[in-house]
Amino acid sequence: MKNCIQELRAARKWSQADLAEQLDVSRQTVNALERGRYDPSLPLAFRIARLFGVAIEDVFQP
Amino acid sequence: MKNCIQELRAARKWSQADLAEQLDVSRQTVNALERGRYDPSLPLAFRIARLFGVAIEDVFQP
DNA sequence: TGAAAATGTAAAGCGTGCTTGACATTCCTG
DNA sequence: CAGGAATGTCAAGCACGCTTTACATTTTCA
Repeated sequence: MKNCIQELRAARKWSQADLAEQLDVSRQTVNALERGRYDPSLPLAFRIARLFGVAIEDVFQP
Repeated sequence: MKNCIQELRAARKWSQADLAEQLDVSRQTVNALERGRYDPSLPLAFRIARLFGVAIEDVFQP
């Protein structure tokens, strides 16, 4: 499952640590998600989409 | 995280076993999801929404 | 250039998502 | 009413999501 978290984050000029704090996860989790090491849980996927103001389907692509 | 899997399934007159087969998960998983015992993985959430022809946000509510 | 910030990675540990197998209960319907 | 279908639930087991701690590498910029 691909995602464009890095692009959305970069567009806002946030560091991985900035994003992690807003999502209430660790910086390593943000890094792992951006690098495609694993998929987020559904609740985290909701928080991510909500933070960026887009639909889940706009952030993640199967 | 709430969901309306049961309503979507019932509207199609599918049994939990029917749905499980189409989603490629066990019947117990469908039952657990409908009863809110846990949330699905993101890939499974995508399969569920896609099967019902709706957005993930229409099936699951934080 | 050199120091600080940002990013990448690893290991160990905990909780959860999903499995199979089995069994109990409830619901249909012939 | 009887018997099968559908649903609910439990237990054991495996893989993954996320954590903390720690350290290496890359990037940025004064």
